[in-house]
Amino acid sequence: MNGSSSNNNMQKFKGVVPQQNGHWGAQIYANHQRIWLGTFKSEREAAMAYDSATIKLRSGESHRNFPWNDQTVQEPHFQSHYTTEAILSMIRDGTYPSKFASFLISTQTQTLTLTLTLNNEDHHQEAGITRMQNNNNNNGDEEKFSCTLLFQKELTPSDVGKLNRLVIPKKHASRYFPYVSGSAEEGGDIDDHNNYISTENNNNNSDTELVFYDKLMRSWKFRYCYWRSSQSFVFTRGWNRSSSSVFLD
DNA sequence: CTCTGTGTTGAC
DNA sequence: TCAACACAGAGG
Repeated sequence: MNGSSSNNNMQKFKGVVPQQNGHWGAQIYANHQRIWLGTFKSEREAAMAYDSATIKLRSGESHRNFPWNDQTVQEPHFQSHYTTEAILSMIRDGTYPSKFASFLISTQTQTLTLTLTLNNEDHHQEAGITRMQNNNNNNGDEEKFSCTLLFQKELTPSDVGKLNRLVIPKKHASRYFPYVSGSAEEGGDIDDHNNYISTENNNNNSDTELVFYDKLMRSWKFRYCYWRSSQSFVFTRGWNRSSSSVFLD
């Protein structure tokens, strides 16, 4: 009824302008001048480019497209190593996201990546956990990273159904994920525990929150716990958002 | 030819 | 400062 913005799903991002061919341009204004940040295939990418640029160009806080999260709070520190022109070049030539991701990986000890792949051939879905870590090479400035596939699991109907949970095979859960009460096999060596980025651990290890990142550094948080009734390790809270979405990596 | 990104204008 | 719009001209 009222003339409020009747635009359908149109999400208006700051500094993002539509392009004729369906792509999205990003621009930012600073000292009476428009600075073009490039064109992007998705609205979200363009909006992220604006957020990255506004860090350098606006010393003070500015309204961003996305609130600060576990990754972007470190972005000012990342940008402090570069000049404004260098940052803008990285944004424009598309290397900025990977450079920032490398920075995050090098400053933290390791990152877990959850990949959800759709295989159209036999209509079969699969979830995979990948660990990325930086190899401490004292050699040059070039930092090298290893990407290790920890395990994969073919998704069952209930994994993608309404139950909002993903069963982690016990073998992999005890090996790669932090200890949660119920995993009686304490004898196993879990030397990797507590190395996850932004793992919120309670004092009692009844459950924990694991954070994963996709290609666009969006965070995916899952409650990870042990279900005694079914004697299985599961991702619960957060999983329904994933199974109905598409991972980019 | 495709498509970027600049020129321009008028709102806030 | 901002986005909407048109289209020169950069680039394949």
